[in-house]
Amino acid sequence: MNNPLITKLSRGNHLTSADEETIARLTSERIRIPADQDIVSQGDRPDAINLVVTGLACRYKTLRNDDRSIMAFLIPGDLCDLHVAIIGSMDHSIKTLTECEIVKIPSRAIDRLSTTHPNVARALWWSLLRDEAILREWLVCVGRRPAMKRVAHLLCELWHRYTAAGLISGGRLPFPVTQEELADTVGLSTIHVNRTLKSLKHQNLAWVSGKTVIIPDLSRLELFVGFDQSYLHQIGNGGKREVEGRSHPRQSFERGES
Amino acid sequence: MNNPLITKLSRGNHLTSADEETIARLTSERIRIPADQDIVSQGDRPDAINLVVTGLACRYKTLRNDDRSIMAFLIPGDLCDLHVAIIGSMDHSIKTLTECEIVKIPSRAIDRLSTTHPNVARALWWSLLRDEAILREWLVCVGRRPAMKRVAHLLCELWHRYTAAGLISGGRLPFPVTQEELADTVGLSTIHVNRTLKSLKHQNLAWVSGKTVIIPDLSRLELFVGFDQSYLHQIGNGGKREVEGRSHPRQSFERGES
DNA sequence: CGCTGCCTTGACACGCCTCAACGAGCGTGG
DNA sequence: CCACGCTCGTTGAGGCGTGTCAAGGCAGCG
Repeated sequence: MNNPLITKLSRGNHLTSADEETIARLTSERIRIPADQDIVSQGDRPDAINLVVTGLACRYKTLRNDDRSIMAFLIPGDLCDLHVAIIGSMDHSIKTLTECEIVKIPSRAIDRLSTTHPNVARALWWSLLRDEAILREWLVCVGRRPAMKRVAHLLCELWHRYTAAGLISGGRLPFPVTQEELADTVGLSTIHVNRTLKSLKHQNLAWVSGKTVIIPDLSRLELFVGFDQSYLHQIGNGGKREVEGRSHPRQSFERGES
Repeated sequence: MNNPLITKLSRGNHLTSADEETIARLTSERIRIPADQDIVSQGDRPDAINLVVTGLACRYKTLRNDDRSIMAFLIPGDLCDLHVAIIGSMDHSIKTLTECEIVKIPSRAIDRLSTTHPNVARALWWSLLRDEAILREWLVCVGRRPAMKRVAHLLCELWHRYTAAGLISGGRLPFPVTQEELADTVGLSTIHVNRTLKSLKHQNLAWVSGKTVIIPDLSRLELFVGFDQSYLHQIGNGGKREVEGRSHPRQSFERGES
C-alpha cells in the first residue's frame, strides 16, 4: 500500500524519489492502537512524533463542565505533534476515534532531517503550517457559520484531504464519527447535529451511510457553503492550480440532480 | 525601550545575551502603518516576515456575506507570518487595528538563523507553535463557551500575553478594540457583545475604560472562566512554574469583594 | 454645527440547547 | 435462542441565549 504521508506531502511539495525514500524509511514500524484511546495526553512531554497511518484520530480538550471540543481530525498521513519538543508539553490530548495504526518517529530523527534532508524537513513544516491554516478555517466556521454550513464545510474539507491522501474510493467519504463527536467538532449539541444531518439529507446535499458519507454532487455542496479550498494549500481536485498528472479518480461528480 | 520580541521569547526560551543581540539586530528599521490598514492581504506571497513592535494588529478573514472573523490579535512582539514562504501564499489577511510600528525581516535572514543561530531559530518556532496553541484555545472558546466567558477568557489571555511582553502598566490592559471587532473575534453580534460587556461590568469582573480594560481582580476573573494559562507555554504571572525573579507588578489582586 | 463612528437600549424572532423518551443495532450471558 | 444492557441514533416539546431590526445618544471632528 502507498504511504499516505508521501501522498499528502507531494500534493503541496516537490519531492524527489530520494526524498520519498527518506520518508518511507522514517515510517517503518507500526503500532496498532484500539479505538477511543489516548495516543498522547495533555501534559505529556513525548520524545517521539506520532504519524497516523490508518484509522482516524483527533485532537481534543475537555473543559471543567465536561464539555469537550475536538480541534482537529487526524487522517492517515497526518502528524500528531510535530516538534512538541520545542514547546515543552502538550496543551491538549490526542485520541483515536477508530482503531489506528500509527508510527512513532523519534524527535531526533526529525531534527536531523533539517540538515541531512532539508527538502523533507521543509515538507514537514509545510504540513504543520497547513494544520494551522485548517485550524483557522475551523475557527471561522464555528464562529460565523450556521449549523448546516458548519457540517457541510467540514465534509468538503475532509473530502479534499482524503482525496489528497489518495483514500477516496467508490465516491464515498470515510466518516467513522459518531454524532456526538461531530457535535463536539462543530460546536453544537448532539441533538442539533442529528437534525442538521437530517436537513442536509433532505436537501440531497450529503448523508451518512454506514461509516461513510455520500456526497452526490460535491460542487453543489461546495456552492452551498461557499467552500474555497485554497486554505488547504494543495494542488489538484479542481483547485486553482492545474496539475499535469491526472487527478485522482472521483466519480459521480457531475450527477447533480436535486 | 525594550524589544518586546525578546521579552516575549525569553518567557518561553532560554536566550543568551548573544542571542538577544542577534534578535535585536534583526529588528532594526521600523515602518509606521496607520490604523485599519492591511499589512498583508490574502493571496499575497510576501518575502519578508512582519514583526509588530507597537500597536495592535489582527489576522482576519471575510466571508461572502461580509461576515468577518478575527482569528488572532497580534500584540507587540508577535510575528505576522513566519515562514509563509514555505506554504506559498497567505490564506488570510492581516491588518492594523491601531496605528502600528512594524519591522520587516527578510525571509532569508530567518532561514539563515537555523544554521547560524539555532537557538534563536528554535525560539521563533516556539512562538509559531504557541500561536497555534492560542488558536486551538480560541476554537474551544467559540465552540463551547457562552458569551460572557468568551469575552472574559480573551481578557485573561491578553492580560498574560501583555504581561509577558512587559506591557502592562498601572493595572490596565491595553484594549484599543471596538465592540464590532470584539464581536468578530468571539463570534457574537456587536449588540450582544455590548450587553455582555455590561454584564461583566455589573458583576465587577472587568470593564472598558477608554482604550484599556480594568480588571479589578484577575484571579476572580480567571476563576469565573476556569482560565488555565498553561496553553500559553510561558513562565511567570502566578503560573504553575515559579520564577526566581519578581513577577511583574500587579495591583489590586486581592481586593476581591463582589 | 452637522457630520460620522461608536456605543446603547428595547422589542421581537429564531436558532440552538435541554430534558425526556423511545427505537435500532449488537454483543453477551443465561 | 432469547433477554439484557449498552451505545448510538431519532423525535418532540419547551425554554433560553443570541441575532436582527430599529432608534437614539454621545463624542470627535471637519
